[in-house]
Amino acid sequence: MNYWLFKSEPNAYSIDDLKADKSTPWDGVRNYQARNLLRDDIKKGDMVIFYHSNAEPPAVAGLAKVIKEAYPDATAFDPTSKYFDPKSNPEDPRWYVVEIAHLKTFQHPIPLAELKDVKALEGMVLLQKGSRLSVQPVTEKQFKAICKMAGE
DNA sequence: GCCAACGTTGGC
DNA sequence: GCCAACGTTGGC
Repeated sequence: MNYWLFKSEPNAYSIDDLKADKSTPWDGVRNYQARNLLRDDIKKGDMVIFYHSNAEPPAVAGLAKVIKEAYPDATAFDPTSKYFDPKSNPEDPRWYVVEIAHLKTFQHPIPLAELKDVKALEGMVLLQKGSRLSVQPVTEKQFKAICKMAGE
């Protein structure tokens, strides 16, 4: 089993939205590095750390689980979607989604500033300077450290 | 709101 | 293929 971190702006889609929806296709990712992870590496049963970016404060908000592996991102084909990409089409899809299901909303979200102080999280992609990747790999050690911080 | 870091685009 | 210009991300 592998571990990942998905970023979302809570204004756009928060852990509460995921809880209400129970599960969701993770659509709208328009970055090739993230796309490759979604398409090739993220498997059913993998665990996902749900992170709130551009939030006050930015923080780990909870956990989700991958329930469905990659298939083409339909929002790229929809001219009315804000994620529409004319260069993608159903015969040759450029963008992919996986589906995730809500697992846990942390009682107390873990602020980014706290993550920075944790030795076990040294080297975490999220903490690297200038890191903007919205879908990123997390090690088992990092995942466990975060669960421990959350009291889970 | 600022701005550093990064990714993409497009002219050459 | 280079690289300047531009757009976006996301912490502060």
